[in-house]
Amino acid sequence: MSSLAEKIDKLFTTIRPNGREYSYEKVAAECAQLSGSTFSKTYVWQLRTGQRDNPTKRHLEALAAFFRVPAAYFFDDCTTERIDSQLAIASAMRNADVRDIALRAMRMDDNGRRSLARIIQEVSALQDRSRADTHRGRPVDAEE
Amino acid sequence: MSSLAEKIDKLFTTIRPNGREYSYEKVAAECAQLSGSTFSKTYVWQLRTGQRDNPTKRHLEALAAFFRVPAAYFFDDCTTERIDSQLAIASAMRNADVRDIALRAMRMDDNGRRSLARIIQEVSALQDRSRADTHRGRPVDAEE
DNA sequence: GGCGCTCGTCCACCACAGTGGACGCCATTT
DNA sequence: AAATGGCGTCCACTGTGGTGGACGAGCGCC
Repeated sequence: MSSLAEKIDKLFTTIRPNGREYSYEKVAAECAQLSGSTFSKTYVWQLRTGQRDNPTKRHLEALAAFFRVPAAYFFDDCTTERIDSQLAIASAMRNADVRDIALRAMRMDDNGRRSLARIIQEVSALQDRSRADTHRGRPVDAEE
Repeated sequence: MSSLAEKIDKLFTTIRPNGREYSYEKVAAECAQLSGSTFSKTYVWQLRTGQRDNPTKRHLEALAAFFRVPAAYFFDDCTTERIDSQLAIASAMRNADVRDIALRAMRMDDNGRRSLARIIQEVSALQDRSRADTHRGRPVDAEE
C-alpha cells in the first residue's frame, strides 16, 4: 500500500455516498468545479488504474478536496495510515442512523456512554438470538 | 503567504547552509538525484518566481525532500484545517466507547437501530436536563 | 425486442509542464 | 584589464500530463 493508484482506489471503495461507488464522471465533474479548471473522467480512471501516476498540484488538490482528505494523504505514508483508520470508521458511519447514534453518544459523558453501551449490548444480543432462530443455523457475521 | 511561489521563496531564504542561499543549479541537481528523474535549474527558478505554479507530484516530492519539509507544506493549510473539521465525525470516533457503540449499532437491523435511537434520545435528553440544572440556564444547542 | 441511458475502457490528439542551452552580469583571480 | 567561472535570466523546443470523443457492455423502460 504505497502507490498513488492504490491510495486513490481506496478512496473510491471507502468513500461512497449511497453504497455505490462514485462514477469517474461524477468525480471528474466535481473536481473540475473545485479546481476551476478542467478534469477529465478519463484521467481519473488512469490515475486509479495506475496508468498515470504523476499528476499536477492542481489535480491533487481537487481530488483531495473532493474526497475530503488532506492533500498530504497522497504523499506521506505515516499520515496515510492515520487517514486510513479514520476512513475505515467513516465508512462504518455510512448509515445515517448509525451516525446519528454516534453523534448523540459523543455528547454524553462517560457514565452515560457506559450505561448506553450496556443497553446496546443487551439489544444486540437479543437481536442475534432472534435472528439465529429465524434463519436457523446461519451465524450472523459482520457485514463488509 | 499562500502562493506556491511565496512558500518556495521562503524555503530558499530561510534554509541556507552557509549563510548563502542555495543556487538554483544546486537545488535542481540534488532534486534530480532524489527523484531519480530530471530536474532543471530553470524550472526551480520558474517555480520560485511564480512563472510556473502547477508542478507534478514527483517534483513536489523532490523539493520537499531536499528542503526537509513535509510535502503538505506546499498545499493550502486552511483547506487541511477545513478538511479536519469536516472529518469531525471520524474524530469523534476516537473515543473508544463511542466507537464501540457505533460498531454495535452498525450490526443491528433497521428496526433495532430505530428503537436504539429512541432509547438514546431519551437518555441524552435526560442528561441534557441534568446538565442544564448544574450549569444553570445555558441551553444545550443541537449541532449541525 | 428495441431504445435510451449510464458507465468503464480505449485511443489519438493537444497544451502546457519541464528542459537545454545561450546570454549577460558580477566577483575573483592573475 | 582581460580572463575565468559561477550565477540568474530568458527563450524556443520537447515530452508527457491531461483531454475529448468514440465504442461497447450492462441495465431499466415502453
